[in-house]
Amino acid sequence: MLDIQFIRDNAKLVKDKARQKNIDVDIEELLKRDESRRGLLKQAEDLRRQRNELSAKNKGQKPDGETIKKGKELREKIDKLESALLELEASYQTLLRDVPNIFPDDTPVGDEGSNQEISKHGTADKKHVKDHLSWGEEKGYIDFERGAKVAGNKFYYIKGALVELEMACMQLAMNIALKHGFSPMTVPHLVNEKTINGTGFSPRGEEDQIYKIEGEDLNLIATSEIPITGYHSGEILDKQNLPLLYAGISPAYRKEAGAYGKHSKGLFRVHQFNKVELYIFCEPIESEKWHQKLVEIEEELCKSLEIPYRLVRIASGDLGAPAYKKYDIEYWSPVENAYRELMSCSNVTDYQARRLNVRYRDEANKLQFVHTLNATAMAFSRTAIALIENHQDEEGQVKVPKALQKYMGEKTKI
RNA sequence: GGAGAGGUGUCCGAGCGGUUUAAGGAACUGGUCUUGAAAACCAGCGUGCCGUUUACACGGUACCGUGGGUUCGAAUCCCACCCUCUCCGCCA
Repeated sequence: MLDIQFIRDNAKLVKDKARQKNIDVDIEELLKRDESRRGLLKQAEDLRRQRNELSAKNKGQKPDGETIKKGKELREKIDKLESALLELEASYQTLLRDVPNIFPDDTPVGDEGSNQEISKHGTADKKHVKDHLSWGEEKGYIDFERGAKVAGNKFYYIKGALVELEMACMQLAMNIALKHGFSPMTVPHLVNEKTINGTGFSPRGEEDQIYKIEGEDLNLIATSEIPITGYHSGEILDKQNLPLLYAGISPAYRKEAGAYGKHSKGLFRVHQFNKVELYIFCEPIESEKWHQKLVEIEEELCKSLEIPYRLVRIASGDLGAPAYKKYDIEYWSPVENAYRELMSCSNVTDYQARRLNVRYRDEANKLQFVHTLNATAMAFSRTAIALIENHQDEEGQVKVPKALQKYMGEKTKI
């Protein structure tokens, strides 16, 4: 959420940035509602002042009939105005919450195709290897058919040595996070609507991404970013404790409604996968620094896993509503002969903090919103693809990267 | 799931229709004292919104778990819901 004052002062900028994000939001209408809201508010406050004055005069005594009559009239007027105001307020809030975050001018403008490659690492050669799904099914490591039988399309079982690999990946990610000072955190996998909305994870359109529990105010999380963001909601954080670094571990549940077809073979796009997520609450002036640090950590992970990858700066149209600045790390897929998304790293500035009201006191003792950042440390389903495709040998075995071997009883191949 | 108790500012905690302009304490900030620190003492100190102002500030309004209601007037009374604690039940 943006500050309404900022939108008033920078309407054109906000409008332009939203358009460049390909997000449709009517700033004119928002400002119009803001103005009529303020008009009504002024009237209501004036009436309330009159009411307060009237009752102050009658402190400690029984008011006369005339006063009671006047008070009643005031109350009726106030009630009327307040319900009108409430309605207007709601429609204003809806629009306000839909206004996407702005982004810096050095962001490439355009959709996904305009994402800007920053660097490449490892050799991206075209090898003839089995795709991860055929490989996994032949080995008996991946079973989508039985997943479909018990749950539905795009649910799966992972078995055997691939589970060992998964546990090893999660441990590696967690240990690297710990090394960099993050505190590990397990989280509720079900959260209420308020928390979902606060994260801005599901603004209109993405609503379909979240599984809801029928009849209850509970939703399955799409990433531990959601419960971690909510963790400090409504709190005033101690400046001395900033930054707060968390490494959340949880499954991610995603409906992926309507996403079938595009890059959706096998494990690439599934309804559930295990994930380690890095999350930071920090002072605004430090968020850029921490953003770079998060990218470094992601790169360290890719290097440890010996995955060829490239770092990409995300273009405006691909940023999504909350992000101010975002990088993706894409693994090399020899099967598809292309780079594919593996990790993501965003600075959302105060966008989530404002929605969930997470603040701290600055040097001048003034309350300020914190900045929040999030980064994927490990999304196993996609990491599995990257490892299987890049580390296959002629005999069809997958080499276990050195960094993972100690977590798998020194196994070198699976 | 059942019974009881409770949810008040950064924190603890009093208040249970109009002396609340939310007591008192802690923390924090400034000052006095001190070689320095601690202690003591003095003073200051909530947040959101709307408006006035070059600014320091000032005015109005709202906020005591959430949402309704009663009343001339609600932190205070009523209703519903949420949450926390204690006990019971169930349970890995």
